[in-house]
Amino acid sequence: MAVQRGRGRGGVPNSPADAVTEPMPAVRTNGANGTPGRPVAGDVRERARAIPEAAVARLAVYLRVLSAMSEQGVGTISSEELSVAAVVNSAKLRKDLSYVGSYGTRGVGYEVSVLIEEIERILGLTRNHSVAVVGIGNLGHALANYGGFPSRGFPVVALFDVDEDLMGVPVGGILVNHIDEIGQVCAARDVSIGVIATPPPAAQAVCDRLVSGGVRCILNFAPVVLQVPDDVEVRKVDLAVEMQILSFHVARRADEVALNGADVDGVVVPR
Amino acid sequence: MAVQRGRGRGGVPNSPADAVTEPMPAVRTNGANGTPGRPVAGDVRERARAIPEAAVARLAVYLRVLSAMSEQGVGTISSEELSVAAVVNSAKLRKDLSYVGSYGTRGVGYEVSVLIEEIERILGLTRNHSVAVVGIGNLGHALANYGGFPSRGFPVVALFDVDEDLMGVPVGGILVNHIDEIGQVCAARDVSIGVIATPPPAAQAVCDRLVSGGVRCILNFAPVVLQVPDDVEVRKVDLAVEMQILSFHVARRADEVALNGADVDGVVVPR
DNA sequence: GCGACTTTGTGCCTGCGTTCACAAATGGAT
DNA sequence: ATCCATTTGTGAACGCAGGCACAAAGTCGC
Repeated sequence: MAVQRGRGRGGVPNSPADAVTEPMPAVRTNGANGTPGRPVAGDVRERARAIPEAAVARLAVYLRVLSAMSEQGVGTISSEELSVAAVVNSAKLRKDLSYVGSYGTRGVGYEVSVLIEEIERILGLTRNHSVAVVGIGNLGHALANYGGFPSRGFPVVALFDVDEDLMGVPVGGILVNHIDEIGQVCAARDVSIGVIATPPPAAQAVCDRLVSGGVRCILNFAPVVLQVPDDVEVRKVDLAVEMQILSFHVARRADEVALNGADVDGVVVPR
Repeated sequence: MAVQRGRGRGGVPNSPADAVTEPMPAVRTNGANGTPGRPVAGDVRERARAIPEAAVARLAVYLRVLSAMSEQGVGTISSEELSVAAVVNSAKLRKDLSYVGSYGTRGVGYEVSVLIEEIERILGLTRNHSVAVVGIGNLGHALANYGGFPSRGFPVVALFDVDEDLMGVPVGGILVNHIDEIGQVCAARDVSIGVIATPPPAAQAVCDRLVSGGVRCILNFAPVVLQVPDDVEVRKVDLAVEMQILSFHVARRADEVALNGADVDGVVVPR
């Protein structure tokens, strides 16, 4: 089967994040089917316009901001207001929303409840996604107990570890199974998202088990680069990388100060 | 993922931070921020070597892979080999490394130890960056006890919470202080990176305190969009967003199956 | 010392995402 | 009913990042 081609998923940069240009996350043509090089183009045609990966990430952010707004009783909001709250350019925000559809009213703005509904639909949040957590250490515990998951449509339905002392122990209401059972249990409980919170050396093996158990989406907290088939989506949360990126900025800033003597933002040395 | 980036501009002309002949690059002016009236734009000013944010993130990954290689006794490595291990295009990898400098030998490859050293230098890992963790809940505990930080040059030097029962209690060897003391303690202990692991409602206030305490880099685990001055760098780790991005892909995949496969009703509902 | 081979470093092209700017659409006032 | 003030939605321009392909540079064998 396909080896890890250029499909370097994993959003190294926070999602970077942010202005990260991902190669082919689109919904569109591009044999995104799972079969690597197959030129099946031309059939899937216009469904939802291909949504840039970066836009998807932002939509999730808008959704949170909108939820907060809604709780505060806000019924309508303009792109300008929302963009301020979400810290993005308002044009970008409108374009992002346009991927979802046209639910705004010119001259007025968007109805918060409608926007929430539509974004949830696009993100696939209208259905539940069962989650399995592997590695019940400090982080695993925190994740298993994190109330934000179930309430948001991500019920944790399975936990795994190697520690015999944990077998059968309930954590956050779920019994812990042995990692040898990953494949079987995940298939049985229809897990769609696997979370890896193991020590680095175990991560790849756990990942392989999850994949063979039918899991196609993985959230990886272990500081390792996972090798997966093309049809598996890996997002990674890497503390070390985040810290090092910050470190880079600290260093850069220090150098600037050393050079310019002043640290007034935006002021550049004329040349 | 959206990352709020302060724009740290700054001339940063050539200037060896250490005695070497290598410039300490700045991040490319990436109009990612959303500040409307931003000047810059057509900035053609020759900045030594601007390193794209995405490249910085990848460098951190290479660094980890290289460390692993080094431990296994590998002395030399080609861009091809390294690119496979790090799951990136080899040309991209070489370009990334070129931002660091020219430390490869044509026809041979790179010396692992040299590469490690240089990447660490660029990322500013040659000096220590003191870390403060705010919010000593499940996650905060995990972070405070995470051994990966101190060993990598990120010593945790301060912990904060609101819970009176935690005051003065040692967690991972550090005594917990009250969040009212953030500003003072951070300044005193020269904290350069603040980690926010509080509940959402407290995050912004905590952030403000960190900033007023002189902290200019923040790693935010709270699911909120933080508002900060331009000269503060915020990286965020947002579980909900990550899960929702995965959810989007699950949905997309299901849709594809529904369209291409045998299912007739619009959506294939698992479970 | 010379030639063949290997691998780096990078110029250049391509494509995508961001941003601008404006026409279209809508509500409210007159 | 018409005009004005707003705000959306998007075509087009722009700029950055990714990937290709190759010349430069260095090694190794003879």
